[in-house]
Amino acid sequence: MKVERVKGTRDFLPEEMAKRRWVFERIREVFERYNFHEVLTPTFEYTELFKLRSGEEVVKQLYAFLDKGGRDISLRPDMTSSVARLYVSAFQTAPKPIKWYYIANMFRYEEPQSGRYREFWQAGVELIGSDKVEADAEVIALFTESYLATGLEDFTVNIGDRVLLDEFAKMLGVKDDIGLMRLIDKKDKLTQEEFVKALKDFGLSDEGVEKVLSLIEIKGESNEVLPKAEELFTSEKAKAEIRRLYELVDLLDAYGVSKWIRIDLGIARGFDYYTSVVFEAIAPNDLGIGSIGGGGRYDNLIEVFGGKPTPATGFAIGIERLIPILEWKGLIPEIRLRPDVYVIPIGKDVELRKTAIEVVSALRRAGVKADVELTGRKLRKALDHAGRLNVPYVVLIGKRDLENGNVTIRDMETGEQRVVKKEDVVKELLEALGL
RNA sequence: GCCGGGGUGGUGUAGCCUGGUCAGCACAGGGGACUGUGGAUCCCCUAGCCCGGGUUCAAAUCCCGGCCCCGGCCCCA
Repeated sequence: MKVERVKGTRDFLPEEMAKRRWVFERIREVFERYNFHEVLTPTFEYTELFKLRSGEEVVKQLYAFLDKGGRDISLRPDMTSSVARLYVSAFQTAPKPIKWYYIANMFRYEEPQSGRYREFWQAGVELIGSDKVEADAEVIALFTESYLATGLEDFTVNIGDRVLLDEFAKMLGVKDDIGLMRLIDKKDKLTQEEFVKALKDFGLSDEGVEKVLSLIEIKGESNEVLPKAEELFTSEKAKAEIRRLYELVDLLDAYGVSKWIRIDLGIARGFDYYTSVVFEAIAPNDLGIGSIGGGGRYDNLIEVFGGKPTPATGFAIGIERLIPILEWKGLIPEIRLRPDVYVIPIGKDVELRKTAIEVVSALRRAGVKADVELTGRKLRKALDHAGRLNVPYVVLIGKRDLENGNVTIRDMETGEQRVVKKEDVVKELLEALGL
């Protein structure tokens, strides 16, 4: 019986890997420029860690199992919990802020569908130890610049706020604030009528429905919509939070990223551990892909894990969401996998083969991507193979040349051949390749 | 967890409705024609009905269950 891949997982072939690596490297460079440093935690943790954060129900979304020692283990569903654990266990007294990033695979036990796998990759950062709006701005600016670094320009970073959503629920006298947020989060999937009906079914009065409709109207350029928020909200707590948002967009302007920033108070981003600012990136596309990443402030999580109360903020970029969009827009450069030179020994003679290896090794040491014939093909087939690979130059090593200390360089495009001294082959090829 | 559509050599597919011919074709891979000169041509070879059960004289084909893929729902920390 054939052994298949595990459900929801993928094999990445060389072409795909080259593209993925290109994207990772663009993002990594920006992270580094912002002086975030890379960390990597174990692929699996005690299931308890994730339960602490999100409650018992998350277990059914986790790739959870008992190991041979009877430990209750889960593959990480994201990096935030692990990073918080790491911080609590060893970095509570480290100089603040701590700026960490990661590029790693995550696992969730869910039904695979478009853009959703059981193993997927995220590139993200966590900034621990500052509750200031400056920290939010730094993180959101980096979030924005990460997408820009991949060449993506047609996207927005939409900012919402959990404090305002909480205050809003209080204002309406709603007890099930999570239920309300869940509903508000779904607004874009429903028509206006369906949405209103859902709100009424939820138990809102006509006035309440009106207020929700005003809330989701608070969406767009910050200078246009923040004044509307000031009108809608009355509590002191809400007012203070709105002032914070004003400061935030002001700082983001200083970062030079305001062009991509929008306010959208209807964003909830799940309902687990975010405490204040939340944000997500959306890039218009025909692929049915929604959010391509998101994050927010989580000031309570570290104490949940047994640390001193410590503010933190961060984001994660979903690579499986981003890459299809970049490809769809043609932003990922074609990466050629072919070698620049292919060395073919003519015949089975061991000395010839050794000379071929010496030549290819010299080329490789000189920085040329070079390959050597390994299958024992005859010359005709070997040239055929080189032609299919689109290799620009072939070095032929045969008895006839070698008797005079020569090898032959063949230009595969023109078919021209030159006999050169064996010692000169590297120099000649470097020149021909323009290296 | 639920719903819909699928699963035939490495890849793409024909055949399935209406059961019965060696499961056909193309590309890819290996070898040869052609032992030092490429992409051509010809020949040969490798390699397949997702798994299990049922119906039947006979199953790729019909039925049931499972697994997996594609998409949607739930959920999305």
